[in-house]
Amino acid sequence: MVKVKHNQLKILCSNCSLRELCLPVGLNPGEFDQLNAVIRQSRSLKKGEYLFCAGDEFTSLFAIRTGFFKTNIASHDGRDQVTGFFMSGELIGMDGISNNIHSCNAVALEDSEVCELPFDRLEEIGQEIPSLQRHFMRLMSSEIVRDQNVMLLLGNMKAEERLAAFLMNLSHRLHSRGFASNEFILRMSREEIGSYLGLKLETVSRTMSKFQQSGLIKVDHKHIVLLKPFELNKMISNNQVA
Amino acid sequence: MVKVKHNQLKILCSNCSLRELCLPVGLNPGEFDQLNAVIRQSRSLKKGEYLFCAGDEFTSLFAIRTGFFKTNIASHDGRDQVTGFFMSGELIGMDGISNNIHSCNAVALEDSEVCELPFDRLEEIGQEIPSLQRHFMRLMSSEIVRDQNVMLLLGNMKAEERLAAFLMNLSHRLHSRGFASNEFILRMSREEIGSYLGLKLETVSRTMSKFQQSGLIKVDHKHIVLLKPFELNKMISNNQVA
DNA sequence: CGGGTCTTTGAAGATAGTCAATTTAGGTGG
DNA sequence: CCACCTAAATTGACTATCTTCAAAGACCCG
Repeated sequence: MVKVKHNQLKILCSNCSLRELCLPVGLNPGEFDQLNAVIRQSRSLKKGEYLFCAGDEFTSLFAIRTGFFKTNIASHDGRDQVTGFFMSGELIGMDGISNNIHSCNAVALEDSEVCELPFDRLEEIGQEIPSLQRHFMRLMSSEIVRDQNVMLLLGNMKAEERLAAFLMNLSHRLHSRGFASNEFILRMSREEIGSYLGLKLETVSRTMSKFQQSGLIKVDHKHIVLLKPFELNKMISNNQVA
Repeated sequence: MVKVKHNQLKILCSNCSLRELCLPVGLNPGEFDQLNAVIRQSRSLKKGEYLFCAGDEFTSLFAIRTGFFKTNIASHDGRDQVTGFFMSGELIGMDGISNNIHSCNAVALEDSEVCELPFDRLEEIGQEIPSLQRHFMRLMSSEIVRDQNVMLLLGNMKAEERLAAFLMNLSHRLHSRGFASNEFILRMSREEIGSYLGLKLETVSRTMSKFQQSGLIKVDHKHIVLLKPFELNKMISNNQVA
């Protein structure tokens, strides 16, 4: 492995366990090297630290190696809309491409590590590696599709359906990373869940209690067990959330 | 101009009045030619016609030359979320890139004309014209930012704020196309507005009546006059919608 | 000109929000 | 390691907003 200062190992996409979820999907060995050359020293963030803020100049995308992030838009009067939760293997910062300024904040919800991908370098190797370019566009498009599904959730669903969709979405994403999908720790507060789902924190709390009373889930603060994931799915399959 | 069958004039980006809003922003004459070569015969749609449907194979993006579209996601039980309204100069279909299948329907809300941009060809010339590639990514990113602002609207705003934001958004987009920005015809029904804003059609109707009674707007069915756009803006500036 | 769709408006009802009190957890420093 | 303190979560009671149900009126297209 390539050594760098402070005895840290240089991050290599080719070794990364997330390579099949992240940007380098489908690259050959030579292309891995090119992508590796672009990645800056990975950066560590403590819980609560900002990766970037709304208004910051956009220079890089960030691939999450470990940890958990939220993005949010803050409004003048202090209200705040969480626009997404991001976990390992996901790319964050694509909002900034449109006008070279970030339109949202990105905050670490636990101690995290990210790979920094300077966007101008990424554009350059995108010109050289069409499959990378294509995959990157796919990722942006997925973000659009994801956002549109959130619009469906916010526009059409009741509180219970929203929470069920939220839990099942987390479950699926954890599953595709090889984690237990029916038992996990929430990294965000009730208020952050509520903000994402267009609900107040009290409603989130009440709905969780209701699910627990119905035997659908087990709630121990941030520790969630999905007891009847199939039932939860039925609550939302009427509304087709991908 | 280049003639094609049926005596129709071949659409040329270089002549198009929308070139500064659409994909070719910032191209030089030679690059215009390359882009022109990629554009298929423009396609006309009658009001109500589908440009593409959810589940269709994705092959092309579409640039709107004239007319007005909505995109929507249909749910199993017949409910339907409008995810966007699109007017001339805007690009539609980017949802399909992620997995080569469209995730939403696109419907013409009035007789319309679109330029078809086969995506594989677009990728090819993107490799040759970095500024085009970059601009295309900017457009995708703008779509992400737009969707996140809709999330803010759906998650945080009251009915009056949502409608005010909707009207001002239309106003701004019409203005940047050189149309009157304080007087326009709505191309969509109250139900479609409601679906987009996460409200029922009755609520949209009531809120419009309320705005009219307050002297903010004049409503004559689909004909809207913004009498106090500044006041409308104040209703939403507290919530910072871009 | 007429059928059907879209829109408006009213009244009643449901869902989620607000306000408030209590409990519990987690972090900090002694 | 414990105690304290602050922040987060739960729960209840009440309220506001939006939805639902219903009926009447207006427009549009053939």
